[in-house]
Amino acid sequence: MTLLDELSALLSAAFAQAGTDAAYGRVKRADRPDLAQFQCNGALAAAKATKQNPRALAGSVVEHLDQAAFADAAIAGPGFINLTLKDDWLSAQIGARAWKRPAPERIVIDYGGPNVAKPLHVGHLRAAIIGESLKRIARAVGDDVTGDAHLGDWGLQMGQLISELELRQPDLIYFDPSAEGPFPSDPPISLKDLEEMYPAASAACKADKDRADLARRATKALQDGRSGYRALWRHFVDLSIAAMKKDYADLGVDFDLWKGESDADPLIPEIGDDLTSRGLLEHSDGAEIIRVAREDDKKEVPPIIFRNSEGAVGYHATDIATIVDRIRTMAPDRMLYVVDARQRLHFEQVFRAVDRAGLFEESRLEHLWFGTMNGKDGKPFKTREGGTLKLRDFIDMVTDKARERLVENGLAEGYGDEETASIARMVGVAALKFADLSNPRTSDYVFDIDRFTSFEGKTGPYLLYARARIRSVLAKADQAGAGGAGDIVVAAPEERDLALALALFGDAVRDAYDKRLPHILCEHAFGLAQSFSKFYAACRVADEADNAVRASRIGLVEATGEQLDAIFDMLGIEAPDRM
RNA sequence: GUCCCCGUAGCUCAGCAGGAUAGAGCAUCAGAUUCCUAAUCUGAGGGCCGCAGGUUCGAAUCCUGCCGGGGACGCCA
Repeated sequence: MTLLDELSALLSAAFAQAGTDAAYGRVKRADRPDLAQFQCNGALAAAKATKQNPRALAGSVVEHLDQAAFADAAIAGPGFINLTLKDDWLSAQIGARAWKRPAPERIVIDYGGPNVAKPLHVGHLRAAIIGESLKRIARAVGDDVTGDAHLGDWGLQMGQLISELELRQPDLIYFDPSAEGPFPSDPPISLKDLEEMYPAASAACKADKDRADLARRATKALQDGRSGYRALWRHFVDLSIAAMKKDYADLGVDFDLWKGESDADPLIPEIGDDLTSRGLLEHSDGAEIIRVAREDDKKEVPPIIFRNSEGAVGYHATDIATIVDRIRTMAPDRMLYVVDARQRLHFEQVFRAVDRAGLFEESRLEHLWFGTMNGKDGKPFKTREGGTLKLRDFIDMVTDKARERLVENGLAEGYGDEETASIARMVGVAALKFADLSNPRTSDYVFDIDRFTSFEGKTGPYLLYARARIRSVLAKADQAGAGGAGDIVVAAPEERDLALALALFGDAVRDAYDKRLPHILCEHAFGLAQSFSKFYAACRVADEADNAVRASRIGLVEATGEQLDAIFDMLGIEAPDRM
């Protein structure tokens, strides 16, 4: 149970005894910290519903309230109940509030979606960062979570690429219709070649209808199993995965599965048959479609193209087949998709289709969409030249900036080149990830490199710095033979504020988990770090003379360090021990 | 055209299961370091919460309309 849950339960009991619905007992942080730590507004709503005087009702609630936890419970204004905890009761909450899910679930989270042959770029950043964090939060609260990269390896872009290569190098053995496999597994195509061919092919198909038809036929041939095409495709996929793994690793993003659209392809024929037998698959303009519109739709929801007029499948069909694959291989309770907001209609369609087909309940499929990361001009982030910025270059950019800042501030000096480089990377990536995660998932936000690398205020580096100081002061205490942590006894206001922040950890985690919003955890982390900084500025720790006070403060510092570590883990942020 | 998201301090953003004096960071101004990392801390100024109605004892929050920005809308993903 979280702290707010426990306080709410106490208030609810009092509301029930006062003769009203216990649901009015919900407690939240006080809007007026000058007056109290917590407040309950339930008396106002309850009085309205039961036509009573709100202040009188609040008075009755307070009379029935179990006072064990409270130093003060006062009625204020029109009927607010202001609550302040006893210091010893508050202190006892620290460390006892790691919230766990009562009934853990098995979850698959899909947060990659990078395309084969296309380098990772800033457009993949948010899915990776948010998805990684949601995965870790879910794990931390007890869910059994599998993260899947779900590569874009089976759609039209593969046909575009293969047809492009065929036009350029028709003499390659892979294109000889009379040749029989097996084909050599090392086509003379490098990752660099792929990255150059992809945009060229895409542009050519856009400009020329005949060229586009060629790509569609190549897609169909690939999907039908033409072995020369398959050999090339395998090579393209392997090259791409190797490059992607490196980029994701540098970001601290780690997938359990590297499956792709193609892995679900073998299931398509039987799914098609099943849909047909259920009467869900219809023919329309030469394509096979599934209608998913509903009577009460406010908007027009177009049907899914299960197979196009060429007979090839696109990402609607592979997404459906992937759901079936996941059901069979993992039997999950829930599937989450961390994919940008523009895909909302797509997932609406897919979820409706699998629900209609009786495959998986729509309510257990969640599209956790996110907004775009924009440049200072308010438009999607681009390089100064207007091109797409590669993820690799982006990481290098923030790392370089972090290194500059370290030098400016005289930090990480004399640590040796290797450690300095490692600190710069962690600081840069932390700045980047915290900037992204501290914005609500659903908002667009402006990524201003100068602002977020300034390292002041609500930033990743501020958090890393707080943690480094915690490490440092604990080390100092240890060296001085200050003894270990003792019972936490809150006395100074800064100690009380820190204790309060620590005790609200469980609520922050639960809230972030329930709403799938990591920024709630970021807010908590920043508030905790701020409370720590204030405490640190006001209270001596390692060299405090009073033994009991010193032991108590060491306990507070240790608890703060442990909680920050837990938060960094859930956010997917790696922290250096010193900086 | 229809639908979706958004509009809060000079800037970037929280808050939106209705409630007290609307918060944070940055920027600006004024302070703090014989002492555990000053990337820190203390204080100040700064707001018709896009506009107009409605519901309510009470609206940044709920409803309607309008204005402005972004996005989606059958064979791309």
